[in-house]
Amino acid sequence: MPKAKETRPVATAPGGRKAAEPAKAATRTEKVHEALRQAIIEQQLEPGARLPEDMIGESFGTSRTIAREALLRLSVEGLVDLMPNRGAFVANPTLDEGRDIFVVRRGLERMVVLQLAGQLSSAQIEELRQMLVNEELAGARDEREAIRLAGEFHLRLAGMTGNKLLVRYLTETVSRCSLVLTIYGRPHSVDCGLDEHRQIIEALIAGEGERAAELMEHHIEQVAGRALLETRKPRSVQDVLSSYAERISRG
Amino acid sequence: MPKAKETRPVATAPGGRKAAEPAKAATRTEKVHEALRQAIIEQQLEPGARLPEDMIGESFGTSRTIAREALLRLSVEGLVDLMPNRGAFVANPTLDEGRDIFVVRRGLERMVVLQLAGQLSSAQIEELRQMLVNEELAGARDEREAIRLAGEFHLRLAGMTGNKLLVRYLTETVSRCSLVLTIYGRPHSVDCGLDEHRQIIEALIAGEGERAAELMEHHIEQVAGRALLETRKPRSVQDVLSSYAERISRG
DNA sequence: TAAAATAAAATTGCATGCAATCTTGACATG
DNA sequence: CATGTCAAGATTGCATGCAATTTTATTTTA
Repeated sequence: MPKAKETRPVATAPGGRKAAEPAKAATRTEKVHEALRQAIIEQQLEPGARLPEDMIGESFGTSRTIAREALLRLSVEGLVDLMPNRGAFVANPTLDEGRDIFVVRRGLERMVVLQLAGQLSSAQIEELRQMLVNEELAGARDEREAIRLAGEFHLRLAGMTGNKLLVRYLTETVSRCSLVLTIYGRPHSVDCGLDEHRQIIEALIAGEGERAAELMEHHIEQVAGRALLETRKPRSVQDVLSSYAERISRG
Repeated sequence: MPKAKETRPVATAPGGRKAAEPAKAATRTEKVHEALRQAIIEQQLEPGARLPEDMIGESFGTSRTIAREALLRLSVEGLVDLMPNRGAFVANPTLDEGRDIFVVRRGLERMVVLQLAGQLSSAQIEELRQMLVNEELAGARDEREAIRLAGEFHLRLAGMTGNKLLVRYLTETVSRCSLVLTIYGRPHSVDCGLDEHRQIIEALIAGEGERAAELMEHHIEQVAGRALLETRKPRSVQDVLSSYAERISRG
């Protein structure tokens, strides 16, 4: 990791965009943000680990300001917990929170395929099939790469809807699902069944939206695994108490 | 608005929470963030308006640091556009973006009611019915308040799922829908049909999830209006070009 | 020895300063 | 008159300093 403290590097020219879009300039904050994001998702940073601003700044050769901003962004994404006056920690979601995240992801993925069914251009179909091939190739040798490609598949699918917000939410959710799986996932996680991806694509091409949606939901549940989705979330203490209070008042 | 620049006020004691939750301490940044958020949603700040850090800092009696952080959060929420080296602007979504936001909201609301159907405690049912009454009362005299309450209804519903992430996404989306409607909404917007809310609640109580979902989707489409949801999104230039390229290559 | 009190070190919250970049408006030029 | 150039002003990107708070290490006390 670089540790120099040279004078400010020239910013990449912003190439006169019209407006409307934030225009990516790959600022230093974004670099640090992205690096930390990767580190968390790849389990290089243990959930619950402390992330002092100073340390991050030194590691990347920047001031705390940058580190702070990156941490703020990560906290919005849910990959970092920010505790006022106490600092930042790698997110350490409970099992319940993990389940919640998967539930939301399942719903988002459903939206994606419903919108895409029967709408794919042949260029897009070609691209998806190519991704499938790449997944297959990578899967044989590099597990790490295979996992990354599998995630990419879902994100690319979302991208094809052209819905920026949907892409953002799904990106966030997929990241957090990775984190959840590093904590609660089985060791021999299936991650993403290649054949399930293939079936989904075929359903999309055939224009069978509801079937694609069902395949996708099943697929996500598969990834999440029993521990996460099939367990019933216990009711909160408050709920339990109020239901007992109810029972009593009824006699 | 206060404009003093006195020494740092004592922070509210963080009351030793265990961990896991970010612990709300109502920092100054959060105050500024919330104020700006309200101002944008209530149309006090015109879409596209410039938001210089200095100006915000002076208005709230803080430094640019605070303003900057608040702006960053708002940009993540999509209420502000941040352009590197150029500054912050009140978000000014295009019609397409507005449609995208409503589509996502519709999907999120669907998730909410599907999860809630047949699961409401009688305390929750009571609370929802009370909200209905309040909406009715407010609707007669204070339109502003009625709109606020209507939004609150949707958020409270989400809250009842106990799914934090779902609540966050829906909160964000509802805010952005407000913004979109201030730009593209009809003047005599229906906002939220009271009777539709009532029907949804009844379906939830009856445990008819799919019916509640349909009612909710219809309800959101009603709010969005024709202009936003019934128009077909035109294909992007890239899509058009590639489909023409295709046609040519086929002969 | 365990618990409480206290002092020292580490870390965050926030303001401010300076250089880089962008915006503007005056001025020159075709 | 439209267009291009360039300097002055405005604004952001980032680093740094200091006070407040939290964490830790140490000492005191029961």
